[in-house]
Amino acid sequence: MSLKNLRKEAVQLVEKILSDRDIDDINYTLTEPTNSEFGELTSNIAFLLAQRLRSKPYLIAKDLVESLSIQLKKQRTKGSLLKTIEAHHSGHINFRAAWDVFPKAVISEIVDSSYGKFDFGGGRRVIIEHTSVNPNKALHVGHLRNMIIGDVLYRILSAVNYDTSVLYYVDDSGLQVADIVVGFLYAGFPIEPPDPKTKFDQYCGNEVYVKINEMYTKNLDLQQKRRSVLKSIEKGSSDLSKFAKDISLRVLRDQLKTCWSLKVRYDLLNFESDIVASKLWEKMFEVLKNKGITVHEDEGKNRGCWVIRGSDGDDDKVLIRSDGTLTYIAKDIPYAAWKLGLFSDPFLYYAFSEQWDTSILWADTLDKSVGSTPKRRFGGAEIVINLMDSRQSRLQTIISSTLSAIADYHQERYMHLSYEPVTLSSRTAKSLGIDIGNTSAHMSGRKGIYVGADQVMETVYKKAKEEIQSRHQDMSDSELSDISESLGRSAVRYNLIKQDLERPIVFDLEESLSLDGDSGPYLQYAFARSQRLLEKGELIHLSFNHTELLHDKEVNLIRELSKMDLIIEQCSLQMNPKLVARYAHNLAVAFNLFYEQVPILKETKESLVSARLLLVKAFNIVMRLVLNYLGIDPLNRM
RNA sequence: GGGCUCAUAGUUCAGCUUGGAUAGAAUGGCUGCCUGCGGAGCAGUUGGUCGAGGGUUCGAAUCCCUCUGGGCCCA
Repeated sequence: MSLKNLRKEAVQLVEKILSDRDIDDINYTLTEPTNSEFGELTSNIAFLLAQRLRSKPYLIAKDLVESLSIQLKKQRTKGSLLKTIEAHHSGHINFRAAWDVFPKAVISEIVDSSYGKFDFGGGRRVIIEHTSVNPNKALHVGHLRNMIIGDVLYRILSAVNYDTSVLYYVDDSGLQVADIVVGFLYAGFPIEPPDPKTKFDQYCGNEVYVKINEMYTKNLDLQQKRRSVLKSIEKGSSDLSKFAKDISLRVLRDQLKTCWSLKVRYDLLNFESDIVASKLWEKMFEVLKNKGITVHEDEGKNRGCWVIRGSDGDDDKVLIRSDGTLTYIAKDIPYAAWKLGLFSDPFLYYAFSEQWDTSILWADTLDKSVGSTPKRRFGGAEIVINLMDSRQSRLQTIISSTLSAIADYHQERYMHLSYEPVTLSSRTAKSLGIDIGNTSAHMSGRKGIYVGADQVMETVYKKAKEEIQSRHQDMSDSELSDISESLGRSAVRYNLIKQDLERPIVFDLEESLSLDGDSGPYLQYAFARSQRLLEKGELIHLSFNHTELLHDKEVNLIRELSKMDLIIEQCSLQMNPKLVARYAHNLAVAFNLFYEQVPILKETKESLVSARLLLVKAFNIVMRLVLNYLGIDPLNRM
């Protein structure tokens, strides 16, 4: 908060000086300088005015700084955080904090029990949909990226006062489920995995799904079966569709185990079969027809189809094929409308399961004997975030623009938060028996080209366990496995969240699971160090002065701590969870530098020990909050 | 063919939205630091025509255009 307050003071001064000079139309910045030797904040005002006034930036800066400094002197009170304003010969105008009061302002605010409560959301309802894996296979690394981005976003938005619901969409009526049903019913795969220890989702995905797809190429009869199975699943209410539903639920429960092992949670499962059966599409179709958004094609290649006309150069998009079947988009549009609350909610809900955090995971249903109308509302959010990879962009744009054409709402309410998929490094691909040269390989569940999520977790747990064992011989087995799980989870989560959404992640089974350097465990290590200090040192509130915290590394740490809420604000405004991960890393670096170079418990001057311990305490509080946003456990020992 | 997107150190990536001070990390290589509050750390060193060319500007990794090369979507 304190950097924000400092900035507020600086903005006030600048606004005053600019209005004195009748300048009200420049879009200046007031940001962190590239190097802390230039102070806490810097502005580009002089550069912007240089063009207008046809003068050198430095001269303008000098002139402005003179006025700013006079004004600062006039306004400055005892609690002011701003100390001096300087004109740098480069033309930058630099603002320095009052380091006699700034540390106290930063630290006491953090140590206060009410710290960490932000309100950037104003209680608005937001839906986040992520994960959404077909219920016929186990999750792979690609799904993990989607899931972790979604979960971190959920944690941040909830923390800044959005009323957040997390959705998992279950495509239980598609071709992929049909494939494994064909496998079980017509290709002789036993329903129970041959090895009873094999997870059912892995069995379905690794064995049945991959092999049945190989069999199709040789066996036309099976292909025939595939079409008929798909039809009866889509139609519903047959023994076969019931069988398919049972299978997909069983896979889903195993998939959720993987999600929960990464401490990801959901509020609601939405089943595609229910959306189809709810007749939402029929309602939507009427609206689209009446508004003239969809038209029946009488000629051309789409003859006999209902289509949405493409805009400028785009091709028409088919909604209903000439044989009467619905395309994907025709199923997605009514679902999107449900999320936005454009129709009244046709669904009932029931408690599907309890989750690791003791919250209830709900599921939709149309069956009155199972579901009821709960107190909380699920559809109809003010903001809908669909976390899907970039291959869905086109589809999502069409959905969004179609909906904005039928309903009076701002298109920004329905967001596609897009990210690039995860690919496999050539080395990792090779270890799976796929040689692709020096490029990276796209994953494919159908072709069996992927690294399973459970396998990734298993690999990293083992690695962490070996590390811990080499350090602590005395550790109990249960503690050992708890901590290695925690470290493994942290390594995977951090690795998948720290990168920009617009860049593909090239996953390497060895390198991606590093426990050193810019990694999750590095953050936990810094936290654990602070934790041990606080356990050993007694925080006696002797008379001490925050102004004693003048060491370079102390100043650096305090500065880093003061940025917290600006980062969270930016992160929630931009829906950019990476920023929190970057901040966590910077914070841990600042603490480790302080820890290595400044004596804390070994300091002989008692007042200084207390002052430093309080700084450690402040770090501990902020780091705990940040780790929690990232879904990383704050460990006392590792 | 049309659209979207990416290109920065040997490798993996920040920085680009809002142009500004010596382009930052991590990892790899080499070298130091545990009788010290936890060495999963810290310090040092090595390593960059910011894909190429042009434009705008006092100033471009950042904005605009063209090209090259990857990836994705649509047909």
